[in-house]
Amino acid sequence: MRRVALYDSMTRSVRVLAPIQPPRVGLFVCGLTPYDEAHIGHARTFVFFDVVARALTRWGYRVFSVQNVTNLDDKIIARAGELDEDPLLLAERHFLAWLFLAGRLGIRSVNYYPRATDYVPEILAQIQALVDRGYAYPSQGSVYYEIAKFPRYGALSGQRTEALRPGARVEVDDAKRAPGDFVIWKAATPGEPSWESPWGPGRPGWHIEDTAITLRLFGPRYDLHGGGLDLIFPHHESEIALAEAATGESPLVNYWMHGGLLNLAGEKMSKSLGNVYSLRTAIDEFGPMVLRFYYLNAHYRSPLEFVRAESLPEAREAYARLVLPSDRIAEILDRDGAERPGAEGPPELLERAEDLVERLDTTLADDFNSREAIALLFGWTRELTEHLDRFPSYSGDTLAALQEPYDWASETLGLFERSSTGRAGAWAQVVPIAIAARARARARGDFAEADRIRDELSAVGVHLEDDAAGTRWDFSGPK
RNA sequence: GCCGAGGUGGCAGAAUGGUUAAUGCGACGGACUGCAGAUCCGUUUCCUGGGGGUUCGAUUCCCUCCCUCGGCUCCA
Repeated sequence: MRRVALYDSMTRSVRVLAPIQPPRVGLFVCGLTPYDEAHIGHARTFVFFDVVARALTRWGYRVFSVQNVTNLDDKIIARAGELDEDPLLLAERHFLAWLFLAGRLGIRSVNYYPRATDYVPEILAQIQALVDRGYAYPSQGSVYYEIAKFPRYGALSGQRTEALRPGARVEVDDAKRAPGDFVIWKAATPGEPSWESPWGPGRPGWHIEDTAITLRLFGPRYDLHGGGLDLIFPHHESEIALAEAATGESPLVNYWMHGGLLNLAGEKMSKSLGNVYSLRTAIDEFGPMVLRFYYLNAHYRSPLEFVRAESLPEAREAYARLVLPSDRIAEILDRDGAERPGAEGPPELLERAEDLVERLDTTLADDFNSREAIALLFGWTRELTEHLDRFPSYSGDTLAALQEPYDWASETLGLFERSSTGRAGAWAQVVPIAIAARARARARGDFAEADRIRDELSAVGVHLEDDAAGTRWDFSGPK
């Protein structure tokens, strides 16, 4: 297992990862509340934690990654009411839409997506434990957690409970003993989904679902808990209070990891302002790898300024440049196979490829500095650029060796994934014939015919480019 | 108001107690080309929010102020 340093929000310092049961690592990430379409901010967090899981796996850890789905809350119920739809079905619909987008983004490290409502028995058991131990009290059909009973409340966020502004966004509620107390079991309202409980029919509060799930799956203590920076208070603070009070064990998690948010330059991205940028739109327009590149091109803890008209086009240009040598290599290997004979590349170049992979691992293992790793990859792209015109003479072994840093990026960062509609498939039969016909037309000076062939291919999504070595092509879709 | 995260070149965004502060985008010039596109080469030596302090030396550490973003019971 490689030595991994990561920033822990609780101690506000970089610490070396020491799993409770090496090589196992339990990773829990707060997932979506799927009441609407996902936006580009959401995906930043989940792409990052996908990299965490991928990298740890590469380095010899055995990661169990869980991402909960809050499939019932006030917003979901409100939205379902507007649409006259069942709340749980609405949540499931949006969750599946997210899952599909996540798949396109190459997020595939999550082992389990538990739905909150599948854990009602665990939630009720935990509430009972909290009531028995005196940390929670029933009131008017609901059950509340009393933060005054948990002195460490505020340790993660630095919030002092007395400083909270009562009445700012919290309705003053006479059911609570103190304004900071939060609901863990919410009394049923007619027409909403509800479950029976010792305190009357109701549904789970937000914070308790996560601890009920992790207590079940990981036990009272586990390794990593992640989420967006905006979840620290009250959500994660409350998780600690709920779990540690219920089990008597501490700490609930050994490392708290929080991802920086994506800001819409100058404006706050929020649904109420109507300025969200749909994730689906972004992926459709720029492709999932460009999005992934964009997110990983900044350190995960930094805020990221999303400039509406510039960020994604810029990422597209940069990514296209980054992958160029890799694409050229893949093109040759796709055509000739890995056994292809040819010259061995310069030994010092092959050696640098190997060294670079080690440097990439070291860099990423230092608090997941994907930005620095990408800078190193750009260096490799620059270096290979000098050799581009010699690629066709290199052996399959040499080309595979030169490809290794990019393979590393594919494995850990999830970049460099090629679509299945690339050069393989039926086009591989047809296009070379058309290119040859066009070459003959150009040779005899019939440029009208040459352009016609190019245009026709372009119309069906096959794009040609002429360079010194001849004509290259790819399939990137119509228009 | 309180808590937290940040302020680096035209833009995005790394890093570091010490020679020219990454990387990318953009821009400009050139090469190549039937055209288009792509690519290649070169240039973009004056960039670390303001003010103090510590130090031989700070962008980096400390204090303070200003600004931005997030949270303060819906938020990735």
